Amino acid sequence: MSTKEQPRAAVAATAGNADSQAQEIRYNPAEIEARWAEQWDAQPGLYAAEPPTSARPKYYVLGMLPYPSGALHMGHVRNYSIDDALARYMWMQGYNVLHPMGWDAFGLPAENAALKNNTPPKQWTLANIAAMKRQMKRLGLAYDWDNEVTTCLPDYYRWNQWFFLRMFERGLAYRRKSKVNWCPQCATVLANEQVVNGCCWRHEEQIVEQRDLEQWFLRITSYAQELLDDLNNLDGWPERVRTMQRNWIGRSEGAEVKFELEDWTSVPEDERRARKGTAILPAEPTAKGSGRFIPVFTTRIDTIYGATSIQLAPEHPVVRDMCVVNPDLEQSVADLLDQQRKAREAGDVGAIEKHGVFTGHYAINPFNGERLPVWVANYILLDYGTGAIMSVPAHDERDYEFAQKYGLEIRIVVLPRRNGEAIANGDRESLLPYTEEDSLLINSGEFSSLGCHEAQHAMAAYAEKHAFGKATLTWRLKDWGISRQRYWGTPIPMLYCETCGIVPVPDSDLPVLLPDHVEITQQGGSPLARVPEFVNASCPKCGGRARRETDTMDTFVDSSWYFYRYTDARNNAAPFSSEKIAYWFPIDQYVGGVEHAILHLIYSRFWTKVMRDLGLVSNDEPVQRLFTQGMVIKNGAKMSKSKGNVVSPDDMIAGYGADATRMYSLFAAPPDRDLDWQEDGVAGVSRFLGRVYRFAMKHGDRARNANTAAAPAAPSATTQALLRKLHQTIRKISEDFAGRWHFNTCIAAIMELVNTLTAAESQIAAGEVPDAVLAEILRTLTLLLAPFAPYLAFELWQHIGQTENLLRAPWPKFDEALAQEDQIEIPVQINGKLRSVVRVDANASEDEIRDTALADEKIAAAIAGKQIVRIILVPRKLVNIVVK
RNA sequence: GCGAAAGUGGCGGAAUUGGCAGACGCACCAGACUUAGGAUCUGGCGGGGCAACCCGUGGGGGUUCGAGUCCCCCCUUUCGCACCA
Repeated sequence: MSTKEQPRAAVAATAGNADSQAQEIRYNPAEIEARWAEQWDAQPGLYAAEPPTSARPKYYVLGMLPYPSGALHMGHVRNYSIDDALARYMWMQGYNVLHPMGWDAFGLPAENAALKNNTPPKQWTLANIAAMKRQMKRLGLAYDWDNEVTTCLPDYYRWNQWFFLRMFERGLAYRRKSKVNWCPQCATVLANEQVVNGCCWRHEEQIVEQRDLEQWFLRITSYAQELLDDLNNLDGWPERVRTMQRNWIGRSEGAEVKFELEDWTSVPEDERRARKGTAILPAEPTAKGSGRFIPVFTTRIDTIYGATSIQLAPEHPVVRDMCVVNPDLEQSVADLLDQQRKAREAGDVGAIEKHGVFTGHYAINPFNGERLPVWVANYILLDYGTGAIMSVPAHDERDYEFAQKYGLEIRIVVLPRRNGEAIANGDRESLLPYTEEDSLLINSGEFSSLGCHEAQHAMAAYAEKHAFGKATLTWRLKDWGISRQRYWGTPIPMLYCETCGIVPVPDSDLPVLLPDHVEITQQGGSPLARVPEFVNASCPKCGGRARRETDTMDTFVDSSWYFYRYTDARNNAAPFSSEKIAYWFPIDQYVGGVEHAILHLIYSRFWTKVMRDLGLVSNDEPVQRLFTQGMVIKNGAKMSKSKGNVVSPDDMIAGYGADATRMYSLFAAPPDRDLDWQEDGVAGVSRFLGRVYRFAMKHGDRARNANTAAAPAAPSATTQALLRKLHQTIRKISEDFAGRWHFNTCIAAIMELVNTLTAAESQIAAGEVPDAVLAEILRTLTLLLAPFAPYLAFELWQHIGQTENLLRAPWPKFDEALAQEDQIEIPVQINGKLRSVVRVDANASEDEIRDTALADEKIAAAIAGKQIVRIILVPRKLVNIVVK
């Protein structure tokens, strides 16, 4: 505290001037905020929610928990200023508010810091948490610290392990060898969701490699349909986020059709093995087959009579076998594969030039028995669909481009309905490629003249009946690989017994503790594997020797359910109490950055559905309403160290106070838009708070001592005007909190109110406003400020003699009658151009308004000698006189 | 390429349903006070013009008594998706 240097009331008489007006009252946020911060900190449970037995309705407002990097950045300040304003407002509205905070405390940076500073990750992380918690308290954020969650502590991560075991029991967690995304810089695996344009989400320039590893997966695909369907119910979510999730889940309805290769027998296993290690990859045959039948995935089975070739991915198992049989093919295929990889790495797969090579083989179209040439093409991806397509040049842009280039046949089998008439042959080519589905089939055997959608169903059924195909679904969403070859994460609670194989750790042995002292090196592989006392264990089944799993969990596991733990963070018997969840969930309002639209927000939804199926929760979705705030930018660019445009919250707080910093972050732009940080703007907000402070200090005595019972018999015009502005402001802010959250205009409205007050200061000083009214105005102004500038609000509240707890003080109600203007200004236009403005009574009749407008000097002069054609009169809005 | 959002003074932004464009704040200009200062207060501040007025919300058309707002075409920026068969 700095009260020793700064006198508390901070009132200093100006030397040599006896005039009381010259008394200088200075707003000193550093002193005020330090004093209140200390007071708040001394009251544990100050911001705690009431238990579910509370008579108040519940409201759960949540800001996304930060990674404890060591210091808050402006994005955090903005995020938490929003949820804090909302939490405070909802408390004042009478709700039982849960507003917790925690730390997403596992993760790679702690290991990097360990390498750099030789500090254990735990120590580094906990120190960072302490520092950031201090910053949050300094910002005056109203968090329920009693339910703080720190994900790197055993009392939290043991439940990660517990959930994992429950999923394992139900087959939702499984282990398999698979090709995984590997970031050499992280030296670990990445989930699909963590690969952005073929690069690591943490290292934008780092191309992700593919490696074969044994990995643990969570079966998120089992919930793909529900994750997709329930998006339709999330109408409290931004459409943008819902669209991103829909794209990510990527449901594609279609059909699989098997094309039989002519004169082909699959290559014998020994021959295949002998050729292992050639340029063309996969060693093992896959479900996609290497036999006589090539399954093809299509969403347009209705165009199958227009198929004129089969196109295979370069990595397709059949292609590999064809190379075994015909080594001349190998180089061309290797080239195609190379092109595809390069394009993927460069992130512009869509832009590569299409190339292909004919394999010399043919496949039979099962619908019409036609022989189709089988090609290999660089635009076919092995990991989508079946890695093979039927090429229909007439009705697919890519196939069209390819067919034109290589002179393949283009056969039209779908034509638009145009007045019921077929389009003449010569005109048909101009439509190509024709990809619409609102059309009719031609030249398609017994399916001709069906509509596309009709044909899709009929043909899939036909294929199924004849056992060469079926209707299928394809998803872009893949199972969630959670194994990480890192130290600083939740140990996966699994054992590998020499006799029993994979054995789960029994619940009674949880948590599997992460050892504290582990050497962090840059050599690859899991650091835990080099800790014998961790690795060596005995099998819970047979008692024999067993080895522990040494990989740790993806940190997104931690954040997938943390907000449940907030309701019951000290529970040692269960992850949470289901009764408490039933009361608090779903989260009423979640606030965070849009960068989590896919990763965190899809995993969280998945986790909730799993927990529901385990009978732990009854809600289908964790989050009712989601708000994604805009980025904080500076000089037109995102703040970053490399650009040197980072603004430190600490500097802002030191210079202008926490209130000004928070309030500016809400004032400078609507919360969903990007915010351009301008320090002069913070100074401006600080000046405004100073004006409020000085006004309240000057008139606070009168307010404190006012006899509130004495209502003025005949309020003066000044009194009426001030009360009108006051109630208009209450209305404006209350409406915004309920709806669109444009806090920038809320704060502007408070500024207008204060401008009105200070403009009336001489009348106030002259006694034109009764003390009781002045008290009411100051009290209300303080309540309106409370969600945005809590420190100043508490200071003023105390100064004007209020003793009620400001955190729970009821939000002011606006009085329609007092907010009503008695006179309004009506713009008067002539032919749509503004010519004058007239004042009329607010309840003036249309005739009165018209007469007043016509009687106006400027209007009379302007219409003199002209003929009035029409007068448009919009009540309370305007008059437009049309003349000629 | 597809989809979404946006484009308003020197700057951040306001105008919620078609009805006074530029609220509020910053910067700037002038003034007051003054222990000359990163304090406070007053006034000004879209462009042109002495003025009456005229022009003005990315550009071009349109609907309307009236358009920043609605419709059509185009340009730019940001974000998301992208040989997804």
